[in-house]
Amino acid sequence: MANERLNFEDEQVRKTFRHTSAHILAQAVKRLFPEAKLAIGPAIENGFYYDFDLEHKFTDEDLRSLEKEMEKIVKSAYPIERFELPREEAARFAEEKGEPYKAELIADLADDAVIYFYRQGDFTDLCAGPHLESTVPVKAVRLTSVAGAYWRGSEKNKMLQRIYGVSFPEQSALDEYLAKLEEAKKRDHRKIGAEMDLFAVYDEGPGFPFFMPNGMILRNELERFWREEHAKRGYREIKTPLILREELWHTSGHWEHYRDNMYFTKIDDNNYAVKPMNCPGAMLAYKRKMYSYRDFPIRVAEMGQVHRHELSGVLHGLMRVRTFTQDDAHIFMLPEQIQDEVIGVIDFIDYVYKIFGFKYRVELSTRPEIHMGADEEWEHAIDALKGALEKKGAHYAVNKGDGAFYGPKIDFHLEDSMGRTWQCGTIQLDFQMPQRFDLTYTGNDGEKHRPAMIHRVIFGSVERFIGILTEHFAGKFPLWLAPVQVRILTVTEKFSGYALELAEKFRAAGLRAEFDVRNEKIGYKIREARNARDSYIVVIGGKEAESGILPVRSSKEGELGGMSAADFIDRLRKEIAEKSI
RNA sequence: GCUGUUGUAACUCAGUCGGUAGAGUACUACCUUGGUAAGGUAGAAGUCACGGGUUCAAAUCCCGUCAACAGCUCCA
Repeated sequence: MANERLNFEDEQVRKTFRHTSAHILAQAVKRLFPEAKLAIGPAIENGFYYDFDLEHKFTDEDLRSLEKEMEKIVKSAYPIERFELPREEAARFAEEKGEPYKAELIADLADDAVIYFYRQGDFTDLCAGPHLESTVPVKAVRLTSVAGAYWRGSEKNKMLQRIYGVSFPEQSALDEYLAKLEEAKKRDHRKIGAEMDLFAVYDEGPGFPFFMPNGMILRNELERFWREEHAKRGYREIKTPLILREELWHTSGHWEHYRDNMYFTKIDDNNYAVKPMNCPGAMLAYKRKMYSYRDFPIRVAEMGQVHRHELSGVLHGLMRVRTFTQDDAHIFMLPEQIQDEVIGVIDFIDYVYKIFGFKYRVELSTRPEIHMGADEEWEHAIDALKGALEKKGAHYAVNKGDGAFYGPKIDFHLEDSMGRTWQCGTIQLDFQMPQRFDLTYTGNDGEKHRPAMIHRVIFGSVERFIGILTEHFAGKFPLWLAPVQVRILTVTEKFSGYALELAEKFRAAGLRAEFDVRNEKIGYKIREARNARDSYIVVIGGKEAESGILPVRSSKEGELGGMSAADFIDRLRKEIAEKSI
């Protein structure tokens, strides 16, 4: 492969390339830090990493020196050779080299396993491969960060130092990658959230975000949309309490399985828990009366605020928080209704994601080793989910054994404009809750039966969804969501009256209009309005006051030329009604 | 929670060897009344995250706590 052109479009080629890059990194580390012990170094989605056990803490300067050393290795054009050793010799080899982690890996291999090593110049590493034929093609490398990582991913093991890197066959591809990272940084919802005054998190409440007026506009618009669409699809909305007696959580099983993530409190000497999920409340709500099979399906939605004790180290803006709002719904139905209901939810999710221009990926997770419910129930349920997906012609991946212990599920991972994916929507069948809460209905045989139930979310978490939208649109939200839809700027104070009059007109037409009549230069006001990402800017002065023709500037399309106030209002109302993106 | 890094005005940051704090932006007042990305002058604003310690003296050195950031593990 040394002299061939690499087809970097090919997933397998990329993986091999990155894996070889990891070996070159390990070689460089061994040269500069001979006492470092090697752990593992695979290719990952965007690059590669290698884990090292070393007393000395890698610094940024070390990373730069390592990059230089890697460059030398690449220039040395070492051929990469594979050889195999029988297990005992392999073990001895690792021993001699003083590599305890490699020795542990070898010890775990099957007795009859063929054990491969790869050699490049002065460096040899235990590795299943494959690798490039030489170090030559790895032309552009950037070591991006160093972080702690547990040996074999278990917090019981020693923490190693993991060096992350990216590599490409050409410098230009690396530059492109770095530019993309810069762009992602600019779009970071935490940065835009502060700039646009959407939300904030304070030391007084880590993981408990505050929503500011502009952020509330986003929330309220999303919720309004959500309510309208649920009403159209036959859902009825409920609201259940945030705090309920501890006994409820014993019944639901959360006490047993989820206690470490829950918050507790006491009222009049009785123990209460803050809800980490909405289902137990929904189960109580179901049990308020008797049901007939004729009542099904029953679709019950809830914008439910939950609290979960997440580890301090995982908190991240709106993406990972300790309180969030699930756009939850529970659907109670007959077993033979499962497939149609799931189709309904799939259609619903598809409709919502398309409104925002999201592409998405679907995954079906099936029965895990440890599970409740009879095998035939699982089979029926999985068939229903599969049947629904197939009827929709959806492409989906199967995660075998990755379902919850209480039922199989379909997950929706949406892809934002930066190509990153986020798990948002999920449809989960649940055999457990109806049984634990002894939910029943009366069948046409007059007997009591157990209803089937699914829970599902579309946004997943309203907070996270807002974070994703912010990065997806880089703060330039579709008009229906934009905090400021139009801002009127005056050239001089003489036109303040006219500006107010116009703003009132826009507001009367249902638009979110603001005005800026401050004693500042027009260039300054425009700059501020653009930085605030206001959707439309209208500048008024003598010409406009006289003609009534407004010069309109869009944050997305630039100058649109002049139009009358009436035409402008029509245009905006249409854009809002169509939820254009 | 773990590893590493960081914490100075509302924001972004400077502050050398330990000698009691500075810039730009924003804010307030005044001047300026201007036409598509920053007009001028002045003013106010900080318990240097918090709590201990060392020292004649701590933003600076040491210990602890809290929080943020990048990862790990986990997850909507």
